[in-house]
Amino acid sequence: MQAKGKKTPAKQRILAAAVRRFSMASYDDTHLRDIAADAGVDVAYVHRSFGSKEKLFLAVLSEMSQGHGVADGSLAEIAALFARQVFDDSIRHSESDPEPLMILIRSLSLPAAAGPVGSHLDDLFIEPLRKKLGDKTGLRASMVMAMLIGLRMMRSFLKLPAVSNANPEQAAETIRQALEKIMDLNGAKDETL
Amino acid sequence: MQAKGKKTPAKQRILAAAVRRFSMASYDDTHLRDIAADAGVDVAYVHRSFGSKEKLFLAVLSEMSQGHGVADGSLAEIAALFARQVFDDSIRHSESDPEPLMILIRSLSLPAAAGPVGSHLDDLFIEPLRKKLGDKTGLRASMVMAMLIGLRMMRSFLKLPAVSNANPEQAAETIRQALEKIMDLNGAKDETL
DNA sequence: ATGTTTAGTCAACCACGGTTGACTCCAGGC
DNA sequence: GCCTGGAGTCAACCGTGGTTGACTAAACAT
Repeated sequence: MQAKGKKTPAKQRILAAAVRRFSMASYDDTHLRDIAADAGVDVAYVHRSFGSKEKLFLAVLSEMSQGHGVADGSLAEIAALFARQVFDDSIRHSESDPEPLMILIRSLSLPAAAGPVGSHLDDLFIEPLRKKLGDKTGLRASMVMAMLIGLRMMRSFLKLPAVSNANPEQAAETIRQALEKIMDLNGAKDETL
Repeated sequence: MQAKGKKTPAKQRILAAAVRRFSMASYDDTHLRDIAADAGVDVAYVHRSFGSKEKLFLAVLSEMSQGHGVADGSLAEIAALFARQVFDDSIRHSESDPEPLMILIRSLSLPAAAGPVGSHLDDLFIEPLRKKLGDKTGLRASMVMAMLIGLRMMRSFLKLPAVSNANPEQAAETIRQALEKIMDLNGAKDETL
C-alpha cells in the first residue's frame, strides 16, 4: 500500500502494518494476507517471523501498550485528559488510526487475548490510578476506565447519537466532572474482598 | 445437548440455542453446526429457517432485547438496580448464561450489528433514561450505560481483579453512588451539539 | 571458492464452516 | 388414492485463510 518503505526491516514493517490492521477490524476480519501486502512481504513470511497469527496479535498488543500508561499529574489533570481522549481521534497517529482503545475492544473476540489485555490494562492504568487515589480503591480506578472504554465504544462502534454528535468540548467537560466525582467518592472502602 | 425437547417447534429451539451460543462466544467462534446440534436439528435447517448466519444473529439480537429496557422507578432505584446488575450472573436465566450485556459486547465483532445494537441500546436504555433525567442529558444517560458495560466487560472478559474479586455488595454500593453522582451532575447543558 | 546461516518467496495444502440443492417424510385437502 | 406443500435431512460444494515445506538469493564467515 505504501510503496514498500524498504528502509526499515521487514519484521518491523509487518508489525506496524499489523497494528494498523488489527485496530481497524476484529481479529477474525484481519487477514495475514492483507498485513503482508501492506508490509510488502509474502504471507508466509509474516507467519514465519511471528510464529502464528495469535502470536502476532499478542505482539501487536504489547506494542500498542508502549508509552500509553496513565499520565503523571494531578487527579484533576488526569480526569481532564481522559475526558478529552474520548473524543480525540488522532491519539499519537496522524493518518489512518491505530487508536489504542480500539484494539482493546477488538481483542474481545479472541479469548486468548483476554489475559494479556487484562494485565496490560491493569498495569498501565488501573494500578497507577489506584496508587494515586489511595489504598483500596481499585474499583474506583476501574470505574474510571470502564466509563472511558464504554464511551469510546458507544462513539466509535455503535455511533450512539448522544455521544457521537455531542459537542466535543462541552461533552469532555461533562465527562471530566463525572470522572472527578467518581475519583473522590466519599466511601473509601471499595474492595474489602 | 439437552435430549431434544421435541415439544417446542424447531425454529424456536434454534433461536434459543443461538441466543445461548452467541452470548457465550464471539460471532465468528459461534458455529451454525453447534447451534443445530443443540437444537437437535440439521445445520441446513437452521440456515434455511433464518436465511443466513447474520440474519440469525440479528434475530437473536432483537430476541435478547425483549423486556430488557430500563426499569420504571426513581433514579435512585435505577442506579441501585444497575449497580447490582454488574455482579449479577443470573439475570433472567438460571443455568448457562445468555447475559444480555454479553451479546452486546460480542456483537462488536460484526460491523453489520453495530447499527441494530446501537439502536436497541438507544431505544431501550439511553432514551428512557434521558427522559427521566430531563432534557439535553443524553450524554449523562450514556455515561451511565458506558460505565455499566465497561465494568461488565472488565469483570467477565478481562477478569480484572479489582472488579472480579470485589465484594459484590460493597462494590455495588460504590457503583450505585457513582451512578447517582453522574445522574445529577450540576451542569445540565450536556449536548448543545 | 565453498559451505552455511539468514531473509524471503512460491505454490500448495487442508481444515473449517457457511451455503446450496436434491431428497425424504409426513399432513391435510380434494 | 393422490398430490401439494411444508418440515426437516443428507451429502456435497466451495471460498477463505492460516499454515507448511521446498526452494532461491543474498550475506557471511572459513
